[in-house]
Amino acid sequence: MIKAIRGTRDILPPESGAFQYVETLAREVFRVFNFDEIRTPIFESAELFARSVGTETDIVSKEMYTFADRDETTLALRPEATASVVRAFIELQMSQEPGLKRFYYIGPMFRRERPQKGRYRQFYQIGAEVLGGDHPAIDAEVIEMVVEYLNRLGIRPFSLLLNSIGDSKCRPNFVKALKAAAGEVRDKLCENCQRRLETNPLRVLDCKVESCQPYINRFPSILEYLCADCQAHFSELRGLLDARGIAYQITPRMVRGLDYYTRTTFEITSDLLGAQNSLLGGGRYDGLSESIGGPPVKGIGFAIGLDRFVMVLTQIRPELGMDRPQVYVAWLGTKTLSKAYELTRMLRRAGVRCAIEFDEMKLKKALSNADRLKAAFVLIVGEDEIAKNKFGLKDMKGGSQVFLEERELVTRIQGAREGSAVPA
RNA sequence: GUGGGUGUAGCUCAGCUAGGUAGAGCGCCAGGUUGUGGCCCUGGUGGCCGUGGGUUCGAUCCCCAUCACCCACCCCA
Repeated sequence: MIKAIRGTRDILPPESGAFQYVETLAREVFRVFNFDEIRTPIFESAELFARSVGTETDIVSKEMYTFADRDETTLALRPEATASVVRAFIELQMSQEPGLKRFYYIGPMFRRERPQKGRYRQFYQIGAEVLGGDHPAIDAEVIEMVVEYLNRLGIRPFSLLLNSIGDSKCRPNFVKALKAAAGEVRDKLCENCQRRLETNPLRVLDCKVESCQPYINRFPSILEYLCADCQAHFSELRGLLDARGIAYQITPRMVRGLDYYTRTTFEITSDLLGAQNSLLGGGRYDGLSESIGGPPVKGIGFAIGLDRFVMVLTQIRPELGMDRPQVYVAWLGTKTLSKAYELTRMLRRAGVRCAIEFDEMKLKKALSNADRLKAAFVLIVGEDEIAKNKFGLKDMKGGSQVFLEERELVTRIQGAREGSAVPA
């Protein structure tokens, strides 16, 4: 039997409904912040990711789906989308257009990791990017937008973690100081940290091993090493967030896994997830454009893990994504089918979700089906009804039934929907 | 990539600890007469026991391998 490949899955109702809800709300919230959608290719030149995300990162060095095209160029399924958005900005000369560019995207990403709770090889992200400026107010606006989005969804509690990791001027000094401090207690650190010290020193700060904590706590903080410009940028950002009442935790030990980040980085976590507790992450990337051969273009963005979002959301709001038929059309005898279908078309044109089946069955069976489909109403179309032009409309919740003319059906059914509290 | 756990009907699981080719609940189908669901009753449907080897007269059960899923490490969204 052919099965879905490891780390991929089929998303079915009600989960697919929850995905739709989350996506629709993102479009709404992002729109009022003046963001437009961008759709970039699912695959790109592998080099794009190597040069932006970084060749030494896990994402590029061991998780990317890379393959040779027929002409031998090396392609890769995108492991993230920021690099593509920046590539498009450069390629299409968007810097010639006035003002900042604000984009959002929704779609699948691919990383070949070992699957786990909240972690898939094909997973979905909603992300947003602002290109063309580095004013701290941009950072504040992006963070405000994502917090607004979480609040609208009803996701809570969550923690907003905030940090600044400096830029190419000041970070090297910090890394040097960190390596020196860690080097002194090298043999006291866990095996992982000892390795990370060589490969990616900043990650040592992120270690969760208990025995490492006392040492890590005494390591220098990135915030003490920020240059004047980075410091000013960070404090202005914090002032703006404070002024807008957005709560955050400064976490100097938070590092991000992609090489392109500079200055502002942030992350939002939730306790409702397992070990993969990060709901979204983002930051500024002022040098990314140059690293892929473009002109200087400053930018900031974030990416939301949709799968995890939906996981949290369905815990908080279990009914999310349920969308059942409003009307189940039951017809009695083959002579009534054409009239029944005519009524179905009328209802559908009025926007009513309408179920009808084409095998003849007894009314008892039809009602039973309607019940299992959780239809709100059953419209009964028999020969008597057709003769009198009065159709039975049974309310499945209470069981009461009224007889209505064709023209009365739509308003009656839609009127009932107003009163119901079924979310999208 | 590393570790632990799990793979038996559509679903949730039992049986497997003294090896003899399988059970429950739910579901599904049909009835309990004529055009009214949810409850109840009756009957029925349903599984090469993840896959491939091995041991054995014989394996769902023991051994090996492999695959998949879950959780964790790692990493990240």
